[in-house]
Amino acid sequence: MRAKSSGNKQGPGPAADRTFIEAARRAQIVDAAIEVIAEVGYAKASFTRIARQAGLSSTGMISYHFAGKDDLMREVVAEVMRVADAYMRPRIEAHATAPERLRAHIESNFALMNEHPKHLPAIVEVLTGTRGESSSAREFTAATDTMMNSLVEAVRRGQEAGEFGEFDPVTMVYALRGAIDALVARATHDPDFDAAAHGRQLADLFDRATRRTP
Amino acid sequence: MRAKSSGNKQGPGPAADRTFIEAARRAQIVDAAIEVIAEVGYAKASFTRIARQAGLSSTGMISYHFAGKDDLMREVVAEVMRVADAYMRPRIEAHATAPERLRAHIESNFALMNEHPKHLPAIVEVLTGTRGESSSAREFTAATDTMMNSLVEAVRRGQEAGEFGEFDPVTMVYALRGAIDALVARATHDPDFDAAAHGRQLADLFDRATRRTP
DNA sequence: CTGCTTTTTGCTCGCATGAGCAAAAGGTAG
DNA sequence: CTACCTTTTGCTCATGCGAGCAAAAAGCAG
Repeated sequence: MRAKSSGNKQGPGPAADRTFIEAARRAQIVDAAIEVIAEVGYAKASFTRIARQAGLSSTGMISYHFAGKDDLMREVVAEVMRVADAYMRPRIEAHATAPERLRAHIESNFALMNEHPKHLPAIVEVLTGTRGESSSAREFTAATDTMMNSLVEAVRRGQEAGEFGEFDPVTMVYALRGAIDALVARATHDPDFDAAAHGRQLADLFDRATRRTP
Repeated sequence: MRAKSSGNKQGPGPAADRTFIEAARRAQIVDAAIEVIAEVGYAKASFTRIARQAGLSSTGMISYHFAGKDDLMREVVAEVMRVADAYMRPRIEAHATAPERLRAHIESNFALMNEHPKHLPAIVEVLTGTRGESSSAREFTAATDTMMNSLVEAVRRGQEAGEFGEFDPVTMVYALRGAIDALVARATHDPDFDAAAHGRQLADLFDRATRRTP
């Protein structure tokens, strides 16, 4: 293993010392990985399949550009998170009240499914498939937790401002997360799944569930 | 391969011609499998781990009593389903109105988690880990679907009887399924998870979400 | 030479198989 | 009933085979 490759290892570092071509390769492989994971699931997403999807001759390429499967998965999660955040955040922050933001969160999540149909299935697969094993998994499990926590906090603030009714924010957020994931899973193997419609339905559902009782 | 063993193959058959010892062994192995799957996830639930959990000296034992991993997983799912049905059905059917039954469905599901903490995590793992591959998976994916469909039908009837408000039953049922699964997942790695409390919270949440708007 | 790519090789792990062994069940003859 | 033999049943162990990951070796371009 060459010295530079060890520079690729461990995501937390800067890792900015990358060639253009190397960055392009990594992006190409990550995209292929997302595709494969979404299609066949995390368990069956082998280097061989990913290489084939990326149009590479063999798995050596992946081993060269990534420190290992962990490194690749970390990149996959980071990429999906990055895209999702870029897409959803402005759409959420465009609204002022907590209920509107909650709705925007849900609907933009489903709208994102139209833009990048493979992203959400892939990340769900990786997160459920790794189970907190493998250094990287612990890392982005923590990332997911903070994301959930911030959502919980947002809901709690909405409650304190009297914009929501009375309920346990933690249960609510987990339920929401699970509901979205379940519909994402359904969308993967149902070709004519109307994401926008289901997004609206789910937003309505959680709107009713969180409304202040008059 | 002995003649009897081929009788073990393929679940759909009667397969009632089993010795006491054989039935006991299968049950023992299935229990161990449930335990292991719930603890380390489907992907890492190898014969080796299951054998160790069951106190067996080697994996050959498992291969002897089951036609393959498929056969074992089928049995795992069947066992969990059987227990869950026996537990939940009477608690649901004890109520008359659709909203009460929906609540009973949710709360009895969480109550079941106290009785058999490993069962629900295990089945979720198997169902998400197999992804419709492997003859058996398709089989109990179908079983799950019919279960979901019957729930959808129950909700639809409740709507027609004016006991629920207006919403898409399919979205609602998937959301509910996902919400339960998400909380099951959380319960697995959170030692002091109050299943009853979360069950009540979730039941409240879906009660508000499905109520007829006055 | 250096950076990048492809080919080749090594190693691990999980599942399945089949031979072989021990014990129980069953059958038969004295 | 008992002693012996045969068949069935339950289990262990060694081995094969395939898949997947990783890294080294070899080829190639700038």
